[in-house]
Amino acid sequence: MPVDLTPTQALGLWHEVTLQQVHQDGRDLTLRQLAILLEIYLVPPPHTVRGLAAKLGVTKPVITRALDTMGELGLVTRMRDDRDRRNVVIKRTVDGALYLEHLGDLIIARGRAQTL
Amino acid sequence: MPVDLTPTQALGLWHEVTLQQVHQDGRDLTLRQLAILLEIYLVPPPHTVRGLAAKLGVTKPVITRALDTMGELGLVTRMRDDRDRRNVVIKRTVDGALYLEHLGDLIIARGRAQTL
DNA sequence: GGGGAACGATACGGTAGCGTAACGAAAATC
DNA sequence: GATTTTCGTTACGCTACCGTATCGTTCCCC
Repeated sequence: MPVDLTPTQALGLWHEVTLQQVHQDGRDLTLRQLAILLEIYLVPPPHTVRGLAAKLGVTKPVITRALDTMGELGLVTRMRDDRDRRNVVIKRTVDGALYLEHLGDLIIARGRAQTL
Repeated sequence: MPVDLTPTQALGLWHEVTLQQVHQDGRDLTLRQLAILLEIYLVPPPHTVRGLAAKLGVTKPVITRALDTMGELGLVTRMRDDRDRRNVVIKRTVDGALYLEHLGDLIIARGRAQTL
C-alpha cells in the first residue's frame, strides 16, 4: 500500500485513522493502554506486569490498572503463573485479537485512501 | 518508505510509534485530543468549536476542554472572530506545528525500521 | 427593538486515570 | 526457618476527562 510516504502523508494517515477511531469506537483507550495492548499481541509471550512496565517505561500500577480496564473490556486476561506464583501471566483473547485486526485493517484502508 | 505494508506490519508500525510516544512524551494527549490537533493542523482553516465537534462526532464541551488543555500546553490558541463575535477561531502555534512535525518524523523513522 | 436561535463556555456529579507509598503472598537467600 | 527480595495489587489524594444541562453573549429576523 503506501509507497514513498512523506512525513505529511504519514500525519495524514494518522489523522484519518485517529478520526475514524474516535468516531466509531466507544471504548476510547488511552495511548498507554493501546501501547500495552499492542505489546501483548505483537511481541511473543510470556508477558508480565513488571515486564510491560519496564518496556513502556511506566510504573507497575499503571499496568495493573490498564489490565483491569482492558480486562473488563474483554481485550486481555490474566492468569497466575503456576511455576512462580508471584508472577501473573497476561493472556490474549479472541476479542482483543479482533480489536487489533480491525485496527490493522483500518490503517491499511486509510493508508490506501491516503496515497490515492 | 513503507512499501507493501501488510496489516500486521501496519500494526507493528503503530506499535513502535505508540511505544516511542509513551516513552518520551510526558504530555500524553488523549486520542480525542490528538484527533483535534491533527484536524486543526492538517485541514485548512478556519476551525471553530462547533465545526470540530461535528467533524469528530463529539459534543462541544469536549472540544472546549481539549482546547483548554492543549492551549495550556501551547499547542493551539483561540481568538474571537471579529466578524461574528459568537464564534471562536482556533489558531495554530509554532509549538503545535513542531509537535506534529516531530510526530510525523517519528512515524517515518519507525516505518522505515519496520520494513527493514 | 424584542423574541428567538446560534455559539462557546461553564457547572455539576460521576468516573477513571495518575504517582507515591504501603501491603500480602511467594520465592530466594543465608 | 527467619530475613530479605521480588511481584503484583491496593490505598490514598489528586487531577482530568466524561455527558447533560444551563448560562451569557452575539447575531438574526420579523
